[in-house]
Amino acid sequence: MTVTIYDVAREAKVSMATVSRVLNGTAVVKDDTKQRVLDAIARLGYRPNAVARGLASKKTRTIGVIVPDVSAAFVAEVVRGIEDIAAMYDYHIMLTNSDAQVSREVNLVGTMWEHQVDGLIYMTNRLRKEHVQAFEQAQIPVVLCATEDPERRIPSVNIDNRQAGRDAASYLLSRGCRRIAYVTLIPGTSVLADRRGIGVESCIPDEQLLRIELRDGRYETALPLIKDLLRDNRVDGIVAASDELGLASIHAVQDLGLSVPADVKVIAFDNTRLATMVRPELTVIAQPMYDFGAVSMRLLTKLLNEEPVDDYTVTLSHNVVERGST
Amino acid sequence: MTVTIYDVAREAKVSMATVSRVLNGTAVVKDDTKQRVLDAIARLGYRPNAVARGLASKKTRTIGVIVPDVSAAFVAEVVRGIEDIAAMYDYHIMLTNSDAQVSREVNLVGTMWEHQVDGLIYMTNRLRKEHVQAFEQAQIPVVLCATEDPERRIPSVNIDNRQAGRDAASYLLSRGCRRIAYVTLIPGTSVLADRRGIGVESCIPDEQLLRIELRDGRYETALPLIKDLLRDNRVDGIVAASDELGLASIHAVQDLGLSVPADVKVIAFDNTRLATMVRPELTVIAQPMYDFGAVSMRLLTKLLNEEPVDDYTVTLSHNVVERGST
DNA sequence: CTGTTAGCGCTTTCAT
DNA sequence: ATGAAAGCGCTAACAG
Repeated sequence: MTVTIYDVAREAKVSMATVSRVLNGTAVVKDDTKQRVLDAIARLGYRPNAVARGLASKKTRTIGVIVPDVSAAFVAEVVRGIEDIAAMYDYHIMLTNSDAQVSREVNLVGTMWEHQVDGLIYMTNRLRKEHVQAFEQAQIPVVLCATEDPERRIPSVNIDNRQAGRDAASYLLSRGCRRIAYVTLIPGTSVLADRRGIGVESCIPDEQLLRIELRDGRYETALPLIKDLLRDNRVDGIVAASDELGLASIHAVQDLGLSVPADVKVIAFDNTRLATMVRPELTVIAQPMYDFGAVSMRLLTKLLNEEPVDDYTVTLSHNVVERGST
Repeated sequence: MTVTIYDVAREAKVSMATVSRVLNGTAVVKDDTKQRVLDAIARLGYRPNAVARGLASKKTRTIGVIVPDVSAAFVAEVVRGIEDIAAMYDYHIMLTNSDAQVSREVNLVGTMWEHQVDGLIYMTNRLRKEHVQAFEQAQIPVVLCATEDPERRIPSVNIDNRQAGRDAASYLLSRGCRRIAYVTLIPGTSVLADRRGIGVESCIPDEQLLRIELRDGRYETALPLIKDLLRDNRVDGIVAASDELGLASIHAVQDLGLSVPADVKVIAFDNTRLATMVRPELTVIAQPMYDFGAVSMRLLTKLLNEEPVDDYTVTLSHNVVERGST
């Protein structure tokens, strides 16, 4: 029925060890025996059983990917980056959504360990000690992807969010804005947004800054709330924590009978595809989403191969992309 | 170091067989021995090795998911549906992107088989005999998700795309449109789009229909092309094969100095989040994206458990969601 | 350069 | 209701 390495060995008149050797290149095999094995493999249509291989070698060549929600544009793009590089290095990814629930996130580390993943790429809004504990217990190499670890205990790939916040704020300032709103999630929800907030605040005097803190970052729920707050608090500039919030901000402004960018300028974070599909197009602090994934995965391969690593905390660069909304 | 089932057995003073039994519930175990085992498991922090389990039982509880590109909104939403239901049934998913390349798609079936996935969920633009062959060879249960199999050989979950095309066309007709463009991908690229095209054509007389066939469905590339064609061919209604193309159509119309929906009405397929985040909001033929994934996965679990299945070709319902663009 | 032999950690008969 | 033992298909010493 299923053809095993043993069948190949018999067919090629060698031992299974030799077959294993040509399969893995773990030792030199004489050219013509190698050819015999290759022929046998082709003839039988043999494909090695990765599970057996995993059990024997204790390496599964699969890496676990834990994200809050693949259906979010930002996350999906990151996952694409991860998978591309994984494929390049002959790894497979096991994907799970955590919905940012700590208990689920911690559990997932456990199941990933049960599945003997070689490594883990982890994305969460707020890293807690429970997470770090789970990583340590599982003894799996982990790379944090687009998530802040204030104590830098875990290898990670990120941008400098504080600086990004500063860049957004000073961009608006340089465009003449004097009364600026920072549209974000309520503090504690996303460490990234919080960090950026710190950056924003460091550039804008308190009396010129209006914080609009949302419980929920979705366009639909954000739009009316932003509109209400903007009605009572006139601003001439908005920094939004995501493209979606940026868009909600633009529409809120427009609904109030004002114009973007003439009356109010809007800059947002992320630069998902959404940013260029709306009018006016969104000026953004562009995040290297694909690279978050790609670089994380690459870093993980280095960890797994024990290749030298210059920096366990890699900081990717972000940049302002100027478009119609400012 | 790593604690195995054997350690648990010793700790609980039973055989590994018994531990296995309480773990899997494959046989009745006396209450107090069961408790002893449970205690031992807790004390040692034992977690079963899924790889070993997979080798012994020939069931990995992981299912392969092959999609063109997770970073596409439509696909990401489907994947979310798959993963949710998979988690519910205690399956894990191994995700890969094929970029719709047939050779890669076929290869992936092979690697999935190497990894001994219990089943496969497959999404592709055009199912070819190479695919079907690969499925048969691999002997893995497969569910096609949001992809057409004209011959219905493979279990699948889809909507009635032909009818959806008709619905879109007749919707515009009923709104008084008399000169309609169908903005789609060049035939052969996506069987789904082609099928819908058939539906559209069946409702609209040739002389009233303008086909705009694009090599590439991305907003950026589509917009200028649509604009050019619309300049020379005035229409009063547009059916677009995706939200993104719908949005490109709206902007093309607006760029020509016309108004949506006053001068031109636009209806699109999909209903991704994009549809409600733009102005005017997109009227759409809504696709049950999440359910494509969820139902596919559920169907697959039935196949795997050999549960009775009423219909191997499940057709989900679509519906018109009327918004500002018409 | 190649073969022999133990396992890897579990499930699953087959006994008892 | 429980235990003993034989694999699952492969890798990895260890010999030679």
